This record gives sequence, structure tokens and C-alpha cells, in this order.
Amino acid sequence: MASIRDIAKRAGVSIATVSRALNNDPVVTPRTREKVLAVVNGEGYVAPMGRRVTTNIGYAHVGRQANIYDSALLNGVYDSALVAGVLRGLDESRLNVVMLNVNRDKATGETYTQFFVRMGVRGVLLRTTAQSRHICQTIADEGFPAVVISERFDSPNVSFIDCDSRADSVRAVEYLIGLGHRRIAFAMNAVPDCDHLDRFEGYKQAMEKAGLGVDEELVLRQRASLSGGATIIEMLMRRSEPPTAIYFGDQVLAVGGVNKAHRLGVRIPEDLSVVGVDDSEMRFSVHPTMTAVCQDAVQLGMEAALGLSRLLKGTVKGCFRKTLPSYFEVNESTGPPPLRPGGAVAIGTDRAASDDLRAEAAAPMRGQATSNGSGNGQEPVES
Amino acid sequence: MASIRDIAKRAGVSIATVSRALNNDPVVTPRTREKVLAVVNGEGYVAPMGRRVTTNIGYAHVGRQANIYDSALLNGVYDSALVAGVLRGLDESRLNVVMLNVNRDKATGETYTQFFVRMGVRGVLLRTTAQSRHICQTIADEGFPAVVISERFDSPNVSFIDCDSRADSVRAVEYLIGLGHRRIAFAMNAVPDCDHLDRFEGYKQAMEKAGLGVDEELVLRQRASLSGGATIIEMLMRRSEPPTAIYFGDQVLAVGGVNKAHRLGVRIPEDLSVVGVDDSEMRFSVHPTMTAVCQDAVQLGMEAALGLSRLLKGTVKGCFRKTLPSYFEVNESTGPPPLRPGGAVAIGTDRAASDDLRAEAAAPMRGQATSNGSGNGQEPVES
DNA sequence: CTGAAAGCGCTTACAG
DNA sequence: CTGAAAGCGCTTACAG
Repeated sequence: MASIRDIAKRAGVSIATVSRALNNDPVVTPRTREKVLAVVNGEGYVAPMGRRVTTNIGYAHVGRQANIYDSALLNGVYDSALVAGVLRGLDESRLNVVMLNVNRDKATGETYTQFFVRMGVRGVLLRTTAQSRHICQTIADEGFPAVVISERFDSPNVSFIDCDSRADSVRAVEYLIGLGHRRIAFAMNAVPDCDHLDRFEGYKQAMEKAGLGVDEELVLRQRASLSGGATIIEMLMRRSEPPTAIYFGDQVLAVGGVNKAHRLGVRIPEDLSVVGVDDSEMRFSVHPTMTAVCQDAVQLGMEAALGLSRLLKGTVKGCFRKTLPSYFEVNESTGPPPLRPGGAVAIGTDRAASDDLRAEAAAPMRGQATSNGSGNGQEPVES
Repeated sequence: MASIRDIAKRAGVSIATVSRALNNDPVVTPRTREKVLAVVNGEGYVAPMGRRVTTNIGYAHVGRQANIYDSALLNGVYDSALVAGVLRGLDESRLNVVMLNVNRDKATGETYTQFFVRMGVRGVLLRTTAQSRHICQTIADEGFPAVVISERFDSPNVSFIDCDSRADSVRAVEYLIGLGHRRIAFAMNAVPDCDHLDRFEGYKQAMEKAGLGVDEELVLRQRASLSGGATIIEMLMRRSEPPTAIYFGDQVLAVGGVNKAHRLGVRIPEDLSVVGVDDSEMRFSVHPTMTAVCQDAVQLGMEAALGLSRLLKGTVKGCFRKTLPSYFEVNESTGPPPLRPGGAVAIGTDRAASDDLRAEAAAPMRGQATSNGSGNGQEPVES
């Protein structure tokens, strides 16, 4: 590792001049700067020394699946939308993001604070699952500046940003019930996080309230992947009495499910209504466009970054927490159930009647975004 | 900004002990360490000082659209697959990635080397477009360790990793021609990079070779987004003589196009054959599954990271360059053209004949990956 | 515009 | 296990 003294010697200048050249001090002659940089870069490469950087924050997954992209590839859409938002949110404060790998780099016995300080970050944005959320609590207890993305905490010292999709999940399932559906399935990631559990809660609440109860046979868990979604549709539609509607609590499962339905000849929404969730624009990447409970992952990331930079600046003292609204959007993947349940739809006059009913039911809401029912419209809730 | 001396004073220990506690030196008593960390973290938060970190490399987009995620959201799939690969590739060398924002942070007049050194990174992975590739050349000329991802250079001092999809683009278009297509459209991103230009080259080459020529009316450019893909299909299918096949040189355009076709009642592949490209698993996220020229973005990212870490270690002297093979995969979105061209397909016996033909044509290749035609099979080309 | 020198932040062999 | 002190890497007011 070349030091500033080595470079100075080789370039025939003082260490002060090397320092100035590297820091873009305008007082240095272009010729001198070039001479210095030639040595820094050139001749077989001199490794630039580690520099003291105070503008880095970390982005880290905690828990066993700690490498950011270990999961199915399309899940990267969610993470990259979050990171997109994070980068925007850091524009003002001019901070930079370092992707940390906790499992690889954190020494055993080392506290999280020590680890983060050692990695040279002033704060962290955390991603987690239900299984490992206690780690976020530990980090908060240590006092290291951290904002958890998409997980909710009761204890008052954990900073987080989340989007509560319970109310809109209730609304989505009630919308299906209103269309006439009775057998409504629910699907979620086998490794749940707060979002998936919210949606499951909403599903259960709406089903109970309508007196339909929760049939455990209609609740399926698969790894969030296209093939997971396909498996779910296959398992459901193979039953003697398949559901007439399904609420996918995960966007990748939903896409995989919709395409498997096409493959099996199950028509959407004529034979099966599908409600999905969407963090970005996935609902428009399938045909028919998907009715979905939506959250804005870019905004989540942005708010998380803003929250953390405020914690670091000291603008916000102690703890930062914010809940963004989700929204329920009716598109084309939902309609009334088939008149003869079980997948095979009646043809002839029955079919025409069904089509009319469907058009009537869907028309007034199609393409409209309805805000969640928390009573404050689109305004984020801050506490 | 609290210094190590401030913390030492507040904790009632020497600066040496603070240093040891922060560096997880096992020699420090747990009690002492806790005392120190309590001050580091606690009481109104003391900002951890910037630390000298020598394990960071940068990931940067150069050029005007320099913020990584300024483009359409689903493009994040490509970037996140690349980053996934980068993180895997850095596992061994234990380096970390910092997301750099060149446009925001690089001072005017500052050289790229100075900028990178100032940001505390030892090397960079670069993303670019055709318009800004000269910047990668500049960085290479300065001598700063850099590997360009997915762009190809003639000059011998630029390190890069790319995937050449020209040969497989030729193959894809020849496959369409072999099925009987004559009017074959081509669509690409309005902001081209090396990959898009390769595919365009391949398209032109195959069309010329077959004596079909290139009709500029059948070459469309749109911003890579779902709606861009929809626009392309709309423009093409509205014509008096629409094409019977299209090769999308971008994965997001392809998905948008396929769904717009469904919406217009254009059947795939009966009325229109679609060949797409795929960096990950997008070809399976639509129905019917998409015949596509594929490249492995995760592997691209991984090889880039391995290349850079070798440059930093000095294992590879000077320059690193590698070209990965693409592969052409036939799935369900391609078949023979409709017997009566123009979208409206004949029904009755004609239709049945067409279906038979299609089954025959597609069956032998369906689901098979065929390696590119560079003569060395799946082996990467290294020079 | 450059250098010598003071000084900051941190680490580490050495002494206790 | 901890501290005093030497020392490294870097920056910066000051002198020329």
C-alpha cells in the first residue's frame, strides 16, 4: 500500500503537494498535479491509500438471507426500487450508500455498532424479515443510527418507515366478496415479513367479518418466485372445488400465478379473479392488468434515507417513524365469479349474463386509485 | 464530529482503549468496552468519526443519466441482477460496493481519479451508454483501476466484460425467417448501449443475408419502458401491412409489447411472433413464455467484480477483458406467420393447418438452450 | 505555487 | 487489561 510519502518521493514533491493534488486544491499547478497523478495511477499501479470518508451510510440485510440478492431474481425489482428511492433521498445530504454484507464481514463477538463503525458508515438502512427483526431491535438498543425499511416496531427506540397494507387488504378482499366471491384463497411468501403478515391479517379480518371464516386449505405459502406462484395456482386449481378468487400477498408470486393460469386455460377474470400486490409497476407487466394493493417502494426508500440523514444531522432527536399509505387499485384481473363455480364456466346465455354483470361491477372503479381507509387520504402518518 | 479524544475523556479511559474497543480487540474487558460504546452510541448520539476503509470499490454510471435508477423501474431488474453478481464476485476478496453518483459529487475540474480517490474507493465498476463510453476511455487513460460492464472497447487499455449477442441475434432472426416470416420488425431502446447496437447489427445482418433488406419503417426506437413497448406494438399493428414478427432488443420493451398485443387481440404467436431478449428470467414472466436471446446478468456482474479484484491484487497486469456467450432459447412466443398476412388469421381448415405447422416447427427446439455460434460453445472468450 | 512544520486522528509495541 | 508514548497518514496555516 503506497503512502503519501512514497508518492511524494517518487514525484519529487512534498507530501503537502501530494495531498493538495489529490484533494483538487485549485492552487496546485496543472503540471504538478499531472506529475503527482501520474505516479498515483501510473507505472504498474500504485494502490490508492484508504481515505477517511465521512459521507457513507450502509444498506444491509440482517438475518440469515443477509445477502441482498440471494432470493429470486425478480425480487430484485423491490430492492432496486428501494435503493432508487434511497439514492434520491440522499441527494440533498450528499451521502453515499455502501452495500454491507453482515453475514460475511461481521466478526463474531463484535457488536453491530463496532461492525458498522469499522465499515466506516455513519448510519444504516436495514432490511429484514419477521424472523430476524429482533436484530433491528438490538441495533437500536446499541444506539447506532438506523432506519428499518418496511418493518414496524412497537418499542419506541426503533426508527422505521413502513407502508401499512392491512386496511387496503381488507378492502381488496371485501371488493372480491362484493363481486360475489366466497371461496377466496390467499398466498404469501414462505419467508414472511411485516408486509406479508399485514396482508394475511387483512385477508383474515375481511373473511371473518363477512362470516366466511378462514379455510387453512386456501392459505398457501411458497418461496417468492415465478415458479412458486405457478405451484400455488396448480395446487389450487387441481382441487375438486377450486377457489374463484385469490389474493397474492407478493408481487412475484402474483405474476407467476397469472401466467400459470393462462397456461392451464384458466381465464382471468372469467374463471378466476386475481388480486395482487405491487411495489412499482409490476401490475402492468401482465395481461390482463392486475387489480392490486399497491405501495410505492421508491418513496419508501426515499423517506428512509431522508429519515436517516435527519437523524445524523440531529434535526430529528432520538427516533424517526413514519407510515406511508398503500392504495388499492382496481384493474382488469377481477370480476364476478363464474356462475357455475369450479373453473368450467357456463357458455351461451349464462356466459353473456356473467359478462354483463362483470362489466357493471368493474366499470365504475376501473383504473381509479382509491386511497386507503385510514381517514387521512394520501397524507403520510407521522408520529 | 466527536473525536477519539472526546470519547476517551467522556468515558474516562485513554484514547488507546477507545481505539481497541472500536476495533474489537479481544484484550479489552467487556465492561470497559461497554463503557466506551455507551459513549460512542449513547446520550444524544455522538457521530462516529470517518474511518479509513480500504475495502471499498465503486459502482458508477457515467454519462448524463448517471443516477443508477433514473430510468424506468423495471430496468432495475437488469441493474439489480448485475449488482447481485457483483456482490457474489466480491465475496472472496471481501470488498464492498459503494454506489457513486458521479454527476452529483464529482467536482468540475477534478479528474476521475481524484474523484474516486476522494470517495475512498480503490477501483470502480462502470456502467455506460453508447453516448458516454468515451468517459470510460478517459478513466482508463488516467490509469485508475476500472472494469466496464456490458460495453466493448478496441483500445487495449480499457478493461471490460461484455456479452456479445450479435451472433445469436442473427440466429434469432434467421429462425424467424426459417419459420416463413418476411416482414420482421426490430425495436430497441432510444438510448442505445453496446448490447442494443449488437442486436440491431445482428438483425440487419440476417435480413440482408436473406435478401430481405432493412426497411427503416420496421425499425422502432422507444425509451425502454412498458409503455414504450406498447407504443411500438400499436404503431406497428395499426399499419396497413403490419409485420408478422418482431425482435425486441430490450427486455422491458418486449414485456410491454407482448401485453399490448394481448390487449389489441393480436394473438402470440398465431398472429405475431415475438422474440425478446432476457437478462434474467423475464421471458418466463409473460404468457406465452418468450423466445429470447438471453444473457446472464448475474454472471456479467460476477465476472466484472472478479476482474476488478484481480486488477487490484495485481494478479492480472494491465488490462482485463472477457466476452461471455449469449444463448438463443426458443419458447412459445414464436411460430410460423399467419397464412393470410395482416393480422387476421384464416379460420377452419387453414387455421388447423397453420397450427400443425407451428407445432412441427417449434417442437424440436422448444425449451432447449442453444449456445452462440462463436465456435467455442459455452466457454467464455478471454484475451 | 510550493515546502517545512505543527498538529489531528488513529494504531500499536512497550511497560506496568 | 490499561496507559504513555512513539509513530503513521494526512491536512493546513504560515513563510517564502
